[in-house]
Amino acid sequence: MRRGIEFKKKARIIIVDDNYEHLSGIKELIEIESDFDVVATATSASVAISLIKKYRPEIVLMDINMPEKDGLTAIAEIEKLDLGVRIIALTGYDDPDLIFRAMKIGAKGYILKTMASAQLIYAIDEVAAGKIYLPATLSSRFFEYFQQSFKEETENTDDEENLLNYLTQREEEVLDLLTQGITYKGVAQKLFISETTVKTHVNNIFQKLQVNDRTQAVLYALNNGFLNRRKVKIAI
Amino acid sequence: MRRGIEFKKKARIIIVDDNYEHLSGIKELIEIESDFDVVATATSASVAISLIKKYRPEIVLMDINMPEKDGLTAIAEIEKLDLGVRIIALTGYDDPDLIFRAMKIGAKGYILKTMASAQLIYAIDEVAAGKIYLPATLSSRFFEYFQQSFKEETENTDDEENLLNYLTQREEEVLDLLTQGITYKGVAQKLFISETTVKTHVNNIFQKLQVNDRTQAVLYALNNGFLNRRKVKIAI
DNA sequence: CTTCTTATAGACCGGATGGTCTACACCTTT
DNA sequence: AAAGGTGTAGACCATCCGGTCTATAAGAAG
Repeated sequence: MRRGIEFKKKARIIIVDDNYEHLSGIKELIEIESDFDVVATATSASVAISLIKKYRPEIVLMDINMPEKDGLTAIAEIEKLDLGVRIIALTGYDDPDLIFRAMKIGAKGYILKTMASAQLIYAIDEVAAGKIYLPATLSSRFFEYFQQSFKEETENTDDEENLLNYLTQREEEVLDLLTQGITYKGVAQKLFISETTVKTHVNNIFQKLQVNDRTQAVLYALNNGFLNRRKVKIAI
Repeated sequence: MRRGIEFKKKARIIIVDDNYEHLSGIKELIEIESDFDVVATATSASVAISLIKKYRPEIVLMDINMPEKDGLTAIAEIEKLDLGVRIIALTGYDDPDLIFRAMKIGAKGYILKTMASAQLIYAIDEVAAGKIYLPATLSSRFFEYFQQSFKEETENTDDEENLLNYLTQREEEVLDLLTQGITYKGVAQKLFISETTVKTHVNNIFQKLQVNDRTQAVLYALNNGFLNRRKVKIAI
């Protein structure tokens, strides 16, 4: 291990893998091929969490496929601790669902065990430098999954017949207020019109949306993309 | 342009950019540096859409920053046509929100105009080969944004105080039916209890959730993860 | 054994909500 | 000029909804 003119502090790493062979293999690799400091290793998620609290490493390499407590749950727990630990997920499979969930809960990188060792070192380097790193192939898989989720969502909403399209602008304003749980009186005041007028609008809305009451109207609106300019949902 | 033993068909490309200088620059670059076939160019989104319908290219390079109809809307429209066109977004800025939205609506790649020309060619290559391509730096930006969205979401839901936790099992059942827009009478029938009992439960629910009516209760439930085992939302 | 919680249920009341009908002013389209 | 759509508004009524109070039975917790 080189010394000397190195000023940037070596990132401390904890490695978690239930398979001891893999674990020591990775440890050796990192110690030989990089300047990172493996401060601890663990073969279970719960032990890992204690070690992380103790050592406060910059980086954690976390195997996802573990018995007992699985890696994803562990990542979520560690993230919730909010210790600034940057977690890189490790698995054998490039299952897009796994990748998606890992990145969703806050993993800063995701690499396959089958990838070249240089790839692993590079990933650690990038993540230690504050970036989020996904190899191009996994990134591609992630995005396919990601886009598919959105596609299914939008197919179910603005496709075919979205009754919301029949609403006039004023009716949309009224519905918007209804989706905030406001009463007739409140809506009347907000829009500077009489309560009766609001009722008229609301009745028209009900007819257009083919519902019987405000709750159903609100649900229809929410399920059919009424506020999707601001909030968008992903089905998972 | 090389010829000869090339058997794979050349991907046909349409380039869209309101700036004519850029447009011809890119066109020339592609014609000289790659084997792709620029079948058409357009300086506006609406013209582009007509051309796409006519030529059915494999790839579209779409500038995002355009007056009149902006690139994102254009991408959404083209995706809705479902012609199998693979769109690569082009901009000057690495705004994560733009990247997120572009990828969300189906862009298969995203590159900056400031990037090296080889990068562009590489991106087209990858996308033409069926992959989704984001340069590492943009990918990193995307994921930061993506994770932040989820973090805010979960912070607002299962964190701190989720009043839903105070509900009894029976109250949850009642609330579940309320979130389907069912009346007292309906709930009573479904649960085989009297209407009065339902009212009692509902009143208790209101108090626990600190709301005044069913609409607000439904909204609270929906916004605080009441059904989030099935659907998860991303704030955008 | 007593207390607390939960689920059940009735009574009563006022106000909110939904249904229907009518009416008028304004605008756009024909 | 006539017709249609939209936003406004009133009247009337039946019902639904929400608030409050009381009460009982079953089970859990102490």
